[in-house]
Amino acid sequence: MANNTDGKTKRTSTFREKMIFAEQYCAKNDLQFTPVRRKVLELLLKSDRALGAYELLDLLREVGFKPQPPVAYRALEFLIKYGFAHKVEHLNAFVACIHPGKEHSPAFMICRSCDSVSEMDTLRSDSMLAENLISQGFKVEEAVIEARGLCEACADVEVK
Amino acid sequence: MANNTDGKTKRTSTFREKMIFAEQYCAKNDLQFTPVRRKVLELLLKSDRALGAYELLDLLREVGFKPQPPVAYRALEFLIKYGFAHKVEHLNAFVACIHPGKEHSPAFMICRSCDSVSEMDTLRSDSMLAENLISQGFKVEEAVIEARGLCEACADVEVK
DNA sequence: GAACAAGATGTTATATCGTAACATCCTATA
DNA sequence: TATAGGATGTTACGATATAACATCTTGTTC
Repeated sequence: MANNTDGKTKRTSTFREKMIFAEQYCAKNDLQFTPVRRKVLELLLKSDRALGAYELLDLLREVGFKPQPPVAYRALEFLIKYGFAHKVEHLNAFVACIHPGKEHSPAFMICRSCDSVSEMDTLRSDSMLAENLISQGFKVEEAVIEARGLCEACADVEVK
Repeated sequence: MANNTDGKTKRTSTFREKMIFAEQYCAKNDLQFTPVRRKVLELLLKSDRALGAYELLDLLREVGFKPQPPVAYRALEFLIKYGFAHKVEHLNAFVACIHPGKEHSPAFMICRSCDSVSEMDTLRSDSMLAENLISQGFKVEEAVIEARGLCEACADVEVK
């Protein structure tokens, strides 16, 4: 997530603000922001790692739900469909979206040291990528970029 | 693959040339280009779709191998490690690499209509992406780009 | 307010993808 | 010929994901 606790990264919006946004967005668009969906989004927002579906199932059980796998997958499907979350294909895991509501193709930076996953602003690279692919005759509808490497904090530590 | 049968795409190198390249590369680097590894690469090169591991297992059985899952995964691991193949994360499936030997981060164009997977030349987008991420404090070591959309042939057909 | 439709959830079972662990074999080298 | 490394064979299982069908809830229509 963009909000780390180290204070280095730019403030975007708080957990609370994001939940309220989701709430209002659903109300406005006649979508049901049900307890499971809400809880899954909460869990994703509170995590700085991507969470697997079965990990989410465990966390849901800890707070009183008794869900089978399809429950988690359905909640995730909803959150992804409406832009509140993304799947990180490389990890088979899920993260909350940093700017829901906006149409965009996500790009992730996955730190190989601390496993943190941050979503970057892709508007710029989106257009570069699309331009490049179009020039090769391919019409891009959706693109996923997943970069592995070192986040700023871990790169600092690893300097010898 | 870059070589489609429609003749529209630019010629790079033939199936035969690619197999010979792999052969020679392995010889030069003391790598064992064993029958399973060779056959898996052949199957990937001959397919214009990405192939799943279990699909490869079936194909191997058709030509006389009697492999269990680890056999396919090991062959794929080898091919990926030395740059002869890539995994398409979005599909949990595998493709042959269009320019093995060169260090590069792959970018794929996955056609939602005909399921073809082509690898694009990423040198340009690679550097753009890395530059962009570095500016956000992330040190990219490896990046995967997977675009979904319509390939040239299918886009032509779909025009209304 | 009864009937119905649509969306959400509950539940079972199973499909699909991937790997740990250990046995065996093969080949090069000392 | 001992042995060491890499490759393969094999069993068993772990991890990820979904099909299919039952139930429930809520809003709408007559």
